Amino acid sequence: MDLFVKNGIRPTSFRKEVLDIFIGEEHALTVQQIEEALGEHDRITLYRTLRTFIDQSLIHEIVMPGNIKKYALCQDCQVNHNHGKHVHHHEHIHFHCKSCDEVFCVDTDIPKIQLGKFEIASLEIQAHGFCPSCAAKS
Amino acid sequence: MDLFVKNGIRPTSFRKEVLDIFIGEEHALTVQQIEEALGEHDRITLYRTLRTFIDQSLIHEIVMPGNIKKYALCQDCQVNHNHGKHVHHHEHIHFHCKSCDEVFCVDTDIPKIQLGKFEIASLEIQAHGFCPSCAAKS
DNA sequence: TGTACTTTTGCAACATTGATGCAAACATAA
DNA sequence: TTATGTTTGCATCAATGTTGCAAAAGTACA
Repeated sequence: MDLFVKNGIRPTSFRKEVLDIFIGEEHALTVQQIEEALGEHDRITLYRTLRTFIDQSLIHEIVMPGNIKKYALCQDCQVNHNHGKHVHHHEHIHFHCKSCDEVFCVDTDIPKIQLGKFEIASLEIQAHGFCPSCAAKS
Repeated sequence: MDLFVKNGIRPTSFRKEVLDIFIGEEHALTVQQIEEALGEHDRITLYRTLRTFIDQSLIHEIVMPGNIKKYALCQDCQVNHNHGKHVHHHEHIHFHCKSCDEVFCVDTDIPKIQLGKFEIASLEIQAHGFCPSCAAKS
């Protein structure tokens, strides 16, 4: 995995296993889901692996109201993997479907927001609603 | 407290104590901060009180990246308390100051966001940066 | 005011999530 | 292949939050 090399992370077998779970998964994952996807494994090592991936910007953490915490590949990593070329990190929002409970990273243009004397350095936008597939079903 | 009566919550002395902490506090509070502001108290009861307040829309929970969870009075409650008249619940964003680490509820016009086939029901917007007072210091 | 009924509290116990220290196993570079 | 630094797995611990239950407090009504 050149993703590892590129980010200066040692490509151990455990890390490959975890990364493979993220690749080929279009939604954000909870720790539980990752644990289920792995076979036998050490809980602590997984936490440390996720932390390493986050520190190296391989994945990002999404915190939603109601104690929901999910992890997803960072966009440019995904693109790198799929097409082997580098793109800029787009702004994206996190969309949570109230029906299927999945979280999607959706690329979009984020409108500028002004807050008077508050100096905005970064924005995190979460949307709640119904994803295309659930919206079509209802 | 007519806030309690209005929301169908029994005005027990513990609940009054907790509510009083929120009133007259302009920032969102962590559970820790609330616990420090209270004297001797039961941890479990506090959790249940916060849950009740949230369920009755007296306060709302703000979840920030990095496991930071804070609670703040809902805007219309605050206004009710201050001026005794009802106003509509404005859209507001949660502003987190990277310097003083406080979270502010800031009223603002939220621009419409379109996400193709994703049906947005509600938005939660968090901004990170520097609050007016910290920005002035630097 | 006194009584019956419902809600809330406080305690004990437990579950989940996550961090730290340390020795053994592993990866890398020479 | 060896020396070095990193990662893993285990034991232990800490923070945060939940549940069940009996006692206390609040509410409604005669």
